[in-house]
Amino acid sequence: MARPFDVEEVELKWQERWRQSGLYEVDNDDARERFYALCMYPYPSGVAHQGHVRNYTFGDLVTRYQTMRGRAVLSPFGFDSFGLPAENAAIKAGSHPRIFTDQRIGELRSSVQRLGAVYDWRREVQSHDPEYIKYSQSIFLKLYEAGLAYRANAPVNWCPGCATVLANEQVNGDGTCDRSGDLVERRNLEQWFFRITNYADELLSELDSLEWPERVKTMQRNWIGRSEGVEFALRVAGRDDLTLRVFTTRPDTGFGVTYAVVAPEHPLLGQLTTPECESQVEDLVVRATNASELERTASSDAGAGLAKRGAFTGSYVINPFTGDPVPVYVADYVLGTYGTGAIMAVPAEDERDFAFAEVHGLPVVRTVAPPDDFEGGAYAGDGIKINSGFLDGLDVATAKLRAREFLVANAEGEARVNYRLRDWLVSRQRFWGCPIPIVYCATCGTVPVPESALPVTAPDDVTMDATGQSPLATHEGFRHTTCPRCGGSATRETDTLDTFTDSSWYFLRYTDPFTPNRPFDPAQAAKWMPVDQYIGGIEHAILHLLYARFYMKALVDVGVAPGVTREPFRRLFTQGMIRMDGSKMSKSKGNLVAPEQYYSTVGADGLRLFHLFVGPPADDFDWTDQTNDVIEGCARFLDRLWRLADYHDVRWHDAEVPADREVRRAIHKTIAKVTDGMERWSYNTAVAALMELLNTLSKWAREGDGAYRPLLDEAIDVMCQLLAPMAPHVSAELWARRHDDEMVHATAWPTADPDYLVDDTVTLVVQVAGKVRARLEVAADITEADAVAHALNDPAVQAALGGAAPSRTVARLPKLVNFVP
RNA sequence: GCCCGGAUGGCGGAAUGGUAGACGCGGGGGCCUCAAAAGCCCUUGGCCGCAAGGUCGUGUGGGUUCGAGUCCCACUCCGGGCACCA
Repeated sequence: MARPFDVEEVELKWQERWRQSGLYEVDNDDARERFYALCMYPYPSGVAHQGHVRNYTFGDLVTRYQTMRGRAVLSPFGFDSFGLPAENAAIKAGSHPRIFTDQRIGELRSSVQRLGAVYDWRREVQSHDPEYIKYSQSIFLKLYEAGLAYRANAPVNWCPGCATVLANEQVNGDGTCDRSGDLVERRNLEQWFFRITNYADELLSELDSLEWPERVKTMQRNWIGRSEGVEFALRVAGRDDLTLRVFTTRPDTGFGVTYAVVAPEHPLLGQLTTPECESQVEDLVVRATNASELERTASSDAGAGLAKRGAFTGSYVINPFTGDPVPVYVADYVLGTYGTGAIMAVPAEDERDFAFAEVHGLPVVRTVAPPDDFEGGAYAGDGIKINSGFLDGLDVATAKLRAREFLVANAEGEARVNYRLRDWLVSRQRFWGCPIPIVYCATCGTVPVPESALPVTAPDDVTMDATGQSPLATHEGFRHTTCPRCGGSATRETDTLDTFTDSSWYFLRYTDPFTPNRPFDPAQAAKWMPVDQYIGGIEHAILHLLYARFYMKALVDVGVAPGVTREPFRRLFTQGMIRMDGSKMSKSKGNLVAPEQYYSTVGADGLRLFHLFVGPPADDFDWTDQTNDVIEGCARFLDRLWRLADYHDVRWHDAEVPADREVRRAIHKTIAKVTDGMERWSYNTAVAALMELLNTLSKWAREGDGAYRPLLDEAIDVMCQLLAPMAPHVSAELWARRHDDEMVHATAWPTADPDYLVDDTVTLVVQVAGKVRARLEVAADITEADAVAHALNDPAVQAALGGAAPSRTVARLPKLVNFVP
């Protein structure tokens, strides 16, 4: 495609000028109103792909727009540079992960720059930078001192493919690894955890205050999984020394408890098991603990469809409501890690209990009358209580309260809130991550590495091989050390931290990477935080966004970030995915459409404009055969603007004529529309408004009397300014040519003059019974009487009314009159 | 199974209870040219009609309203999240 200018020359020139100008470097004492714009920092995977282009186009638009609005915009960039891909690549090539990482950081950085996205590069962060490691570790130690980091032996998720443990958040619903897709195994290991559950309540309640997409908030709410209920004691029949505590959200169904269940891991299981039941219980426990997550859930096409595995323990507990003994089972459908690890079972009102009862021949007693047309087993809905003694006749909500009072009075009951959220497992048996700064000493036990000895960094002389084991664990020079406390010989922790710990505070480092010897100055962090606009992919809805929220709160509490906001991201925008042939466009799918191929033809500007124009930013879009045509169309728009700015084919008239007023209106209406689009993330309509204005101007300037020069110049200037955040190179070049080499991005965003937003005459739509029958050009300030009279005068309206007077008239002046016959 | 989204021309989409289809892609026609490319102009939801015009039309069926793509109820299909959390 022949373009009226040399795209690459123009784009490279401006990228250099922006670098030199320092326009987007902000100092911490900047007096302008602050604005923090941030895209989630990327894993450095090499040259940018279309997903990056989309992401950084949005981010750059926000940065440039807010700067033109007069704000000091903090717009930093960095790299989430620890992680498994680099480690795997190093294993393959027999080299060091740093080599890959540094190379790919270079590639990604220059492709982001080639896009024309601008950042304050002085603030760049890299997770694997020893300076960053130092502070990641110092933060870990602060959490440790505060009791928020602890080591425990627990059943954990082990991914054989990644050769490491995973957090619960990294395991898919089907028991496979989020990253490799391998089947996750359960292992009991001594691991480091962060006490995120301490913050469960705050993490949940603070969601309400965030301007985030509802669905992300919903996903977090579900993940945290708060449930209110009652914990109480079931007396074990014939065993005065033994009670079994259970948790329920449905105390009202107590009269329907026909058995109880303990998890295979339950500590009292041994005591509950009678000699004659021992072998079957043991059998079940062995099967349950050896079973992978997948085996435990494989048969679960639906919660009710499970083959409920379980065994009778031989013991009975007393139902406190009825006084009757009910059998105690052990079953793997009850989780040892939730609630008390034991439940009261109500088959009539719980699907899982119902399925189990069916398999094991246990009685079902309804305590809620189901609707007449109800078919099926368990009924969990609302209704009137039956078979429930003192609760009979009540609705479920009231019965819950009464039943709770009863349990508090009679069964050591207490109101309780449980959460689905578990503590965050942060140990990883990997090499390419932040080492956990802990030393184990035979005499002193677990000893933190002193602040002065940080960072603890991995040695360079390692061989990456395919054993799957981290070289840290076997590197004697790293492992063996002296105890910081007693000086005796000791060993280092050889696990590294989950890379999500790095991404949980990088946005704080950006605010102040300048103050020596601390991760950041809290006063600077307090100045810039919270992030005003955070932009990233929906795939981080739970993991990163939940962890970062936890970190922020914890850092405030442990004194790393005193006085800083407890919520890091005020507004979140999640961009849509780019799909091709039905699946996400990604390196692993091998369906990338490389952005570089466009730079010499349509330029970064053409590609950026396309990403803005193609549809709502939050929606996914499909890259199809038609896509290249749309990209060309966007470049064509820039070409047309360029030619108009060159006065190509333009005719002139000398003095302003009344008809020019319409052009002036069009300019101001466009300012209003584009500004509104910027605020509402409606970039596709903002681009459309600019295209529309260009169509108007082109027609005006090239037909009839032609253009009035000062007005055309004003229009082109405004278009350059409105386009500056979207297609920064072309608008910068045009502006510089017209204004003595000035920078359009340093100008103030135009404002619409309200006088020009209203028309003198408008189209009055006349409806009869809601159907459009006439359109009349009327004065904008027409009175109702005039409008109605005028409308009734129209032949088409008269015909539709059939000569009769309307029974009712609805007027919404000046746009609409509706007659009801 | 539960919870969220979504469904509008040939295609991407626009329309924050008031003119459905802005803008763009694609299609059709024309200008320019020896010819083509590029560029420019016109046209483009379906049906009836030579036309003027009429009529139908936003997944389906109801409802609210003077008026519904938009609000409410039920359903169908598509996408996503969660799924033994008691």
